[in-house]
Amino acid sequence: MKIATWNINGVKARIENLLHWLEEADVDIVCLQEIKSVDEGFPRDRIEALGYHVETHGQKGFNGVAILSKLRFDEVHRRLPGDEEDEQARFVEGVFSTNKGVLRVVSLYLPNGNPVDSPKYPYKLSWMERLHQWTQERLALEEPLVLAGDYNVIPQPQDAKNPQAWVGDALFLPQTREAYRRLVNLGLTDALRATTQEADTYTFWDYQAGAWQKNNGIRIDHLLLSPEAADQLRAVEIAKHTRGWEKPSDHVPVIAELDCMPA
DNA sequence: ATGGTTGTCCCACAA
Repeated sequence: MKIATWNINGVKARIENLLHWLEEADVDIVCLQEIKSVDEGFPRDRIEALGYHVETHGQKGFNGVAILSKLRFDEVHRRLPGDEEDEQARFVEGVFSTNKGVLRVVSLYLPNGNPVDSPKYPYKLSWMERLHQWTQERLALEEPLVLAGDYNVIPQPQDAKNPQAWVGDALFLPQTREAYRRLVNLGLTDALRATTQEADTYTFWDYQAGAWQKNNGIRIDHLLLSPEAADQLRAVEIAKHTRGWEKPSDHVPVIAELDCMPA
């Protein structure tokens, strides 16, 4: 079973790229972020025609997440608990049945947090605290759980081509990295780092200043696995070639292969 | 140091 995460930066602008990639990649579950669409505007028909079930949590103009799955959804949950006032669409959870039992998958879009002297940074940190709380509760279930998404966190210097350029940025501040480590230290496995120590495993290249041409990338899209999911981890791949396509997203898909099959 | 780009939507804002 292949599970992917991809920040597509606008589903309407990226629909042709998305469909093309779905056809070539043969993934079972796809977590999308920054769909930038309300639920009614999501181009579900063309995706369903490829054999996917579609669940979205959208909002107008910004943010928005979705899960596309060849498996039927047994359950869907929207919104990260912990703040009733939070209107931003950044979290959707699906539950599936596999030949090895239940599988939980989350598509999350963690707040960017810049500029750091604005309310956006405390919002990011409090969102991370809520995610920590939620994850702690879910881990108690001792189920295969995949937390997939755009974390807007550069975990370590080796996750950036030019780490010094990110000092002081909300994606790389010590407090950000500490909150991310605290989450991982609950017992999660970073799927990519569990399978490779290679350099240049970036998932995002800015549109500006020729970042792609210079390979000036960062790794901010992650698949974090519960112990039960990590037991099933076979391989991880970054679909870097999609960044070279016409009208690319600034992020590329990251795909983890687990040792289970649709039930 | 600054500016460089893209998507959404109506004018900047977010990234």
